[in-house]
Amino acid sequence: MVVSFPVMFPSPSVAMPDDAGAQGAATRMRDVAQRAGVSPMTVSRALRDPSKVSPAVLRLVEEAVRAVGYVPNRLAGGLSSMRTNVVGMVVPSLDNSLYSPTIQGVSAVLHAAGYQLMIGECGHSPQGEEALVAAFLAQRVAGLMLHGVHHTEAAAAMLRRAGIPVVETGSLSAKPLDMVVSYSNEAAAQAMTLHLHRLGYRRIACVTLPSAGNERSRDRQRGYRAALASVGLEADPALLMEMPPGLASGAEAVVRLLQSPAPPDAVFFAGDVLAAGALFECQRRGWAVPTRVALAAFDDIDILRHVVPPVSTLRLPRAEIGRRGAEVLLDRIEGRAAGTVAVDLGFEIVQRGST
Amino acid sequence: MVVSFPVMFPSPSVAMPDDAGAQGAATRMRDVAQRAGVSPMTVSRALRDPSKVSPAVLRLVEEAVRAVGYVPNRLAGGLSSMRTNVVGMVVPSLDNSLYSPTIQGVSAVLHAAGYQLMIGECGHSPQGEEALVAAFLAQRVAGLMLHGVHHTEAAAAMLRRAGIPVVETGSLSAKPLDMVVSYSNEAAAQAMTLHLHRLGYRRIACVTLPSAGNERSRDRQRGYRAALASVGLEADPALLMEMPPGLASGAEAVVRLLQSPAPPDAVFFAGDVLAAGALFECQRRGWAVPTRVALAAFDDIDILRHVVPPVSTLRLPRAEIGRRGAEVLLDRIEGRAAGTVAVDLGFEIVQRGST
DNA sequence: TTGTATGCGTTATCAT
DNA sequence: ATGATAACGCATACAA
Repeated sequence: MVVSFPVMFPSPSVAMPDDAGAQGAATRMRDVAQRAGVSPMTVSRALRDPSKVSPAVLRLVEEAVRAVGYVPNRLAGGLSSMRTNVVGMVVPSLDNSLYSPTIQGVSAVLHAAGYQLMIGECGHSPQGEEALVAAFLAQRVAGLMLHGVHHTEAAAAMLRRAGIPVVETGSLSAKPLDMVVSYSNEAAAQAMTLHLHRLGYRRIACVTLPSAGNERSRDRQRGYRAALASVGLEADPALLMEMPPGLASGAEAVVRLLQSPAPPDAVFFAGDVLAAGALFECQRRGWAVPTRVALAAFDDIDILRHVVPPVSTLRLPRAEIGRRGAEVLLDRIEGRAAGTVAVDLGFEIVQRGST
Repeated sequence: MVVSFPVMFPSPSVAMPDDAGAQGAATRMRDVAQRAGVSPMTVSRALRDPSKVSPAVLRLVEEAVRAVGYVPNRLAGGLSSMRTNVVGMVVPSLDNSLYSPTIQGVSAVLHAAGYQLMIGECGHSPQGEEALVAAFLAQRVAGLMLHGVHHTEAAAAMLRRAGIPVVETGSLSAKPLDMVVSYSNEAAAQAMTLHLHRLGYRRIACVTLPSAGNERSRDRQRGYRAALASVGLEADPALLMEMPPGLASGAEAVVRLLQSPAPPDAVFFAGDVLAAGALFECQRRGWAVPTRVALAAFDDIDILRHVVPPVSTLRLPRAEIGRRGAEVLLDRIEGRAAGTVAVDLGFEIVQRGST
């Protein structure tokens, strides 16, 4: 049942008070300079490096800035200095809370260093990424964070020509554009599969997101297969599924697997919130977890710790990837480091009641 | 149990190939013009409004652009034209998935219109917001989206002087800075409380986030109290709690309420994921929902639909707020509309098994 | 420590 | 339809 309370009242157009306040006329450095009785150059110095002007002048300038309500123009500053304090970030999706911790980590580090974050959503498409890269380069961003590791040739060429530092965070890429900060999707999937085997499960299914155009899904499938091979288990194709993201997909997957002729005794959901969806479905159907089927997940999202039973999962350093990524990016932007870097931040297995 | 696989290998510094590719030298409009055999002004026109140049010249320019790998410089363009295609957005938090739909809505609309999104996290602090507003104004953003509705005097003054359009989305503010697109927190809380009363519950508790410095929490408490008053129920202070965000808080709240001398028969969790945390705690303790206690939530987050039993909640137009907010902002930026506007997007009550 | 001249890459404006 | 010229507001490089 849905009860609606839609209300909409575009108010009568009330004009902005064009006369009230000092609206409009943006004050320039010159205005501050005149008021302080110094040259614009002195104002520029006072604002960017107070130690380069005399204390007396500094006070005058600060006062003038406040008096006229001066807000510097970074377009002009950036154009003149050929540097900006803006970093661009491209994420596959913004409605997916999976990327939130990484974005948050990036934002925190940038903010502390006085940089601004420009963000764009490319929808898992290399073409979308290319468009955003072009837009960000047009803004003359000082550096770029990319989640995807599969880029169009044009995007790669633009980035090469631009010569700005780039950090990729989606996975440990074989041939990175520049720098990489991530974890190994393959190693993580392999580790969880082996963990399930160590716990005694022998028919281990794996559900990933669609692998078409998704390197990470393929990496995880590879890790799953490698683990099975290493313990001498045969990889039954019926036990490897691909599903779109979402709780509903997880529910559907577990039903299909358990109602198949040879059901698994454990299911490793290697992506998104599939595992949570599967668990809720098991609750609805009264399928005991982990006795009838064990469930494992791929990401330490909050709910997995709180559901009944709590779900075993991999803990990936999502926020740390954002922080470290931003740090190495800033190191390069500010000339504290040269050359490329690859950082593997590893992962953890969190064993809980679902396995 | 936690099994760690930390691995880190900063690779040996591999210098960027400074000679490879056309690295470094950013091409300017002049280079394109020379190559195409026209003036820079013609290139500018061709790029921004192809209909203003002859088809033959357009082809020449497009070819030259591709040949030299030209990426326009929006710093210069913005400086010259006094306009940018960047919109700033200030959100209280980036790790909280609650704001994701709104951000996503804003991003989608801006992107479709050729605008870029600059985002900043103010941590629920008006001072943090002020700093971000200053930073965004320095970038000469074309418009601004703010979630908070409580601003510092300095921030308000800066915005007034800047004269750019501003949209507030946090709640329907009594005296908005400029434009507002939101829903009524008070009306929503009131509606859900009345809904619980209609279902027959008579001791209705309410748990909100801390109200200190949080207008929205206070609005919701006000709505809860108004509802009780309107049906002649007395507001027992022991039934109104404030808890920090998080699943754990919801769990703690429901335990404290149900173990109190006069426990409620329904609990309305008016914020964050408190309700989900409470439900999981009830599952752990074997407290039947809704017979022992009914649970209601304040936001239609995905898990509430999938848990057992699914949780009744309010459906707030979070994504729509982002989209409509960006639309009215763009209308003003691009001069399609003048004057301020207030839009109440309403809400819905979603009745499910938990009540 | 402070000031002067010049240029950053683009667009507005006016001219042709 | 196209071009010449002059800003836009600031920072670099040098001079005082």
